[in-house]
Amino acid sequence: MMKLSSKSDYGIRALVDLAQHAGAGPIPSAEIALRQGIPASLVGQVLGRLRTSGFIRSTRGAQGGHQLALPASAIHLDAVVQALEGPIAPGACLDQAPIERCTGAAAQVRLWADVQAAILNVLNGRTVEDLARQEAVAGGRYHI
Amino acid sequence: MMKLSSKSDYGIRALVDLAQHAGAGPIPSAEIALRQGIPASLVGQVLGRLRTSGFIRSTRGAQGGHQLALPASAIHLDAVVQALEGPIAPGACLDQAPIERCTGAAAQVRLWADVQAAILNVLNGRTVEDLARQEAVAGGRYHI
DNA sequence: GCGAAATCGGACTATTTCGGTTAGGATTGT
DNA sequence: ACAATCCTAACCGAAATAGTCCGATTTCGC
Repeated sequence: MMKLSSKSDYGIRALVDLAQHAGAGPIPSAEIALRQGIPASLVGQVLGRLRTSGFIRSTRGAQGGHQLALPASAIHLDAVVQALEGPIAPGACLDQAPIERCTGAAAQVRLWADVQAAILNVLNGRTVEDLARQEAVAGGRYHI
Repeated sequence: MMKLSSKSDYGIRALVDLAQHAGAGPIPSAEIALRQGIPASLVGQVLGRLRTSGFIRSTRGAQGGHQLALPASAIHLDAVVQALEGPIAPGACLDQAPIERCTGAAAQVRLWADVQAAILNVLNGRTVEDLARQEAVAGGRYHI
């Protein structure tokens, strides 16, 4: 069905939430989960990956929480998605060997590579800050 | 991991094979499987979907096989992929309700919609004929 | 200081999806 | 009649996904 997992969606929402509350000290994961509609039991996992990927810093203990480790304008979504999803590889192969030694026919390999590039291009064109600003204007939820 | 299933890859290979052997009468599925490196036990399934989607015509019995139901230049890959994969829906939701009533935040929904559009755009820009010609020139397998 | 509460952090489990197989039937040409 | 070929559906194992649980760590109040 060609969808990327909900982790990407949740992860981006979490980053946007942190961007919107930047400067307010550490934000506990429960708060993020509540505001962003992320299952409370999953948010820890997602934040964990964001941490090990260097997008956020987490502080433990009471009054602990998470905050952005970089300016929101420096976090491009392609990096986030790749950190959460692993390599983006439509078709096949493009994740193992770089591109040589691909078992598929030549034209196909190039096709999937182009699809991959198109996806990354869209994602690279947006930062967490962009999304946070759009959310602020739109007022939150989508409607007709 | 953001990859589309192998069905798309196999399906496109099969169509390319049929394009390369157009006019030679019905091609048995075993032949397609052998030439294109598709598991012999899967090729029937894939060809079945291609048939019900109207891309190929199949004739039964001895000397039977498959052939394109349309000129190769009229088969755009976005149609093929959507027929084999179902709706292309990165993120979430974009497959159920059209776009309203999406539970996600507004900016996110728009983001995934853009990704989807980018993918379909690349796929729409290529036909089976394009791939078949590229294969003929490249000589088959990819190499450095 | 010390205990209790809050919070992160990583391992663990269940459920679905996917790639692939197998088997049996239906249809047609020789 | 026989052999080649398609066609459908049920089935299986492996991998990813969603979701849960418990242990580690820090701060706060006394």
